Amino acid sequence: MYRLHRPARRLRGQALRPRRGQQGPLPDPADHRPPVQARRVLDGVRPQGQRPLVQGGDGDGLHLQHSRDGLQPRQPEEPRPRLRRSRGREGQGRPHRGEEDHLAGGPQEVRVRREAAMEKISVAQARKAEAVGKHVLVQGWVRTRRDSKGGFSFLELNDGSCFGNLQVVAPSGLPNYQSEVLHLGVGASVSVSGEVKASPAKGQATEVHADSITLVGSADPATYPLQKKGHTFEFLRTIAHLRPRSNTFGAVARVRNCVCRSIHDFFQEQGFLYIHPPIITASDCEGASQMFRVSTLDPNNPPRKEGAVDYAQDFFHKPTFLTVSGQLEAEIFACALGKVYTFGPTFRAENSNTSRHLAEFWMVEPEMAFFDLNDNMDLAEAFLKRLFKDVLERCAEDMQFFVERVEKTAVSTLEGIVQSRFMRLSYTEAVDILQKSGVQFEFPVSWGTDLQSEHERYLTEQHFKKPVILYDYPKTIKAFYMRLNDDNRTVRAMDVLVPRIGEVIGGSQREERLEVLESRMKEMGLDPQAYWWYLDLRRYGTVPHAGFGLGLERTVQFVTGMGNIRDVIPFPRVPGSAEF
RNA sequence: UCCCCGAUAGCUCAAUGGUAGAGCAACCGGCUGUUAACCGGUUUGUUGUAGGUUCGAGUCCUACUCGGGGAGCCA
Repeated sequence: MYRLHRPARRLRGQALRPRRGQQGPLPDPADHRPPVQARRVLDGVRPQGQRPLVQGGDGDGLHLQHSRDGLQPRQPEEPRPRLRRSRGREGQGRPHRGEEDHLAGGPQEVRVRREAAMEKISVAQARKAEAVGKHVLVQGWVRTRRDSKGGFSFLELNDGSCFGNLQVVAPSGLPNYQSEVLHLGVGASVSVSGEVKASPAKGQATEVHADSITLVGSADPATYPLQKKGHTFEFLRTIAHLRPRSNTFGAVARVRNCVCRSIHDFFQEQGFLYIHPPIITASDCEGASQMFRVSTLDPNNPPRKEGAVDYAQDFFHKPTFLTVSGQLEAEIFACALGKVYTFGPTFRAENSNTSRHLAEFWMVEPEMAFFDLNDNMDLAEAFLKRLFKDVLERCAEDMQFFVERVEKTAVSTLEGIVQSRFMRLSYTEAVDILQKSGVQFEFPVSWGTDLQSEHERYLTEQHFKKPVILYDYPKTIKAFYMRLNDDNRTVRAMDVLVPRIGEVIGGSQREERLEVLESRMKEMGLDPQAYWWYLDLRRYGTVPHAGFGLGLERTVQFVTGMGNIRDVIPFPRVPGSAEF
């Protein structure tokens, strides 16, 4: 049973602290850079003899960032006449609703109208050399401000469109320079209009010379929790409403988005149909998972019948739960439409307290008719490679950050995987390797028992040093729906294991033979009656089919190198915590 | 759920059972085409909660809460 309430959490982070001695007070270019670890990020350390691409204490916070291309000198393009620019972009420069409201009158009318007439572009666009010469409007949040008594201030602006910030040069001649610009704190939101120019200094290719800066929303520096310095992930978790504004969580959000897009791209390009199984279900797919109950009965005074709660009087007239998997429903559609996939949230009420488990997580479940286990493994491998390849291409800047601050092998690992073949071996072969490894495991390896984390890690991290697909597991440790092999001891199951994380994919060829499936259900103490519709798929026009489930968060965790799964989902749900 | 570790300023951390500190942030000033800017100064505490031991507890003991690492369950 889960508590619904709990005391407010302390706004304090602990642990994940840098090791003593590795925590330099200030960066020194000559500092030795210790290895970056997945679960421990370090303070104030720079790559030796290198200008940092990313600056940030714990690999996080609100620091400035220098793009690689920013280090190249740029030739400014010939500035074009401003009027012509504006006119040519009329359609895109239309004011938004909020701006129209301003236009209704008031002191800001003139400025707003001018902003509305120019091109509104993202920080990502403004940072590119092609933007030089344009007169633009950029809007975002201030990451930091540096004042120069030489007559201007520098603002670092971020709007989430990319990892890097846009440098804004704010001249002291601005009407609100003394009153507002000099007090712009971290986190304030602003609208800036000005001209994009090639930056004369190192650190960025372009910068915007502001001719107007509008304070949209201030952020009191005395109380705003995010600082320019690094924060631990534990602390940021306590301010989940603000952590997307930090370097790390912005990068995670973009990588997560990229992975989701690639999931759809991959399946759509291969002719898969995206289907939507129910979130509320009356069946328990795995048979063993702990499920969240869905009920509208009064928990303080539920109707009873012969002592037990009478769910016949509940909303659905029977006990219902949040889904733990859409697989069974996906099989229904695969056995009608061929190749399908689901992609949505799933829920497990297990009391798991680890860096790899969530009570609410997202899962991708493809299901394919006329696929056997080998087809299934081929698909899983191609699928993962596609996800990794797309992230490397589309999130290069974010990935570079993870390499610098979170997991130094993040990119090289992905590159290696994209190019090599996954190792495939049977459970039996894996047990053999482990037993002959000579390694003293905490838990002994024996045929017929599930592999422990340490065993999986040995295979992926020590022995093969790459993703491993294990298949043909003992039937005693796998679900009833997996196809029985002729040996009558193993089933056509497969797990894809990756270094650091372990299982990212679990799948199988499904049992398509009615009699075998029925006897397997009875063997495992399940009532075939409850699965009558599932059995019908075998009764009428049965086909061999297969599928698997991919954990989205574990994939994002693996890709980014983030140590804790709670930091790759916006609002983690775990035992004892459903904040925000 | 089990094992281990932890909780001190807004953040990250110090402090033999004997007057609670530093760095960063914030604030004030100086300097600077700056870029985790830099330099000087100022401010910051019910030491997680509740009990207990003691002349005296941040420090020792007990319980609880929360966090981290590992394990199990799994994706």
